[in-house]
Amino acid sequence: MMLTEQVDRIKERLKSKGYKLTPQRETTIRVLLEHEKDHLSAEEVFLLVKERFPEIGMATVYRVLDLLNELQIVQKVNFGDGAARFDLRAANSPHLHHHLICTQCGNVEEIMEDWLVSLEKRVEREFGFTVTDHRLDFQGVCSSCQMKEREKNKGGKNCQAVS
Amino acid sequence: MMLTEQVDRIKERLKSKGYKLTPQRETTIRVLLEHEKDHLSAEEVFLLVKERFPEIGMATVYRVLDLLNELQIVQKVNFGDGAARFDLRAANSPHLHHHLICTQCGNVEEIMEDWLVSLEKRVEREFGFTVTDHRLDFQGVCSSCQMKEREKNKGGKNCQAVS
DNA sequence: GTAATTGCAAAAGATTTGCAAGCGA
DNA sequence: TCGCTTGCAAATCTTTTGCAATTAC
Repeated sequence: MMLTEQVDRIKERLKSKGYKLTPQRETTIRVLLEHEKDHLSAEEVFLLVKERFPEIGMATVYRVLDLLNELQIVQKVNFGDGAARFDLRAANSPHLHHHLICTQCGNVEEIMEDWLVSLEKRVEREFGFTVTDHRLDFQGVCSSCQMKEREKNKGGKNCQAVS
Repeated sequence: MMLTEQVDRIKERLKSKGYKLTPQRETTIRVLLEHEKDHLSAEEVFLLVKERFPEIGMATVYRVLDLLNELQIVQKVNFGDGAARFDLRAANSPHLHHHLICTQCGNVEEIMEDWLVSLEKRVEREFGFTVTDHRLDFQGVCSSCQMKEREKNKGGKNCQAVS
């Protein structure tokens, strides 16, 4: 889908709920769409928006992000560093992506498929709990960090870990 | 398992890593064990510990919780309200419990089984990502809130939602 | 005895709020 | 025009840090 198309769709959503289309809101939405893969923090969004709209204030960015979160356009997530991050929800899927969080390099990879359909049914069946959303994150070591590790240990030393 | 037994086990773990057994640490551990189901925030832990050990300071509680988190005795989680919460890890299972978070009443129920074994294998296989831990939360409406909802709507009105 | 640990107070971040001015519909 | 929005600064809330005094081993 084209960027403009996505922007328009979100603008439509705002309008339909009676919210005004201000340049601050539009710029923030564009920044989020252009950094879809990045899990930006509020401050990062602020800095990026400020590049194009220098008068904007931090508080406005927080308010826009809050609004988009309420409208389910973004999802606020917390990976454990001090700050909340914002994940754009896919236009078609109502669910948050799954994440692979590398504890060595801090990189976050996304799994866009929904792997939880059958588990949601199980929750419904066993707990009588109606699922509206879910969150699945894996922590561990990504393939490129594993490669670096192997690289570092090469040389046939075949060493054992000692405490 | 008895409480004292669990406390001893954790004390052993501290000692083996060269940490000292202070009354502040012991009291904090006891409080966490006695509120295993509660997902306490740092402040809540602080207040509970303060009841038995009034001289303790907030900073100490944060430091103890950090330490227990590092030793994998508790797991720091963030459900999206402003503050981090602490979940005791089961003595046998290395993984964090799954959670059913009710968006109506805010209650958090735990699933103690590990439902993710096969998905972890898939992550390993498809992404070359070695999983060390995971997190699975479902948001939705719990059975008792659904019941309250039904109760409220009874009387055969059979109404439709209007915006 | 000595290094780890603590309590306090201050600092640091992240986020929210009050309010007068500005702007979109 | 009118009420929603904004920018700023101050306030709030959570968490961290520096440091001298204390304590477990």
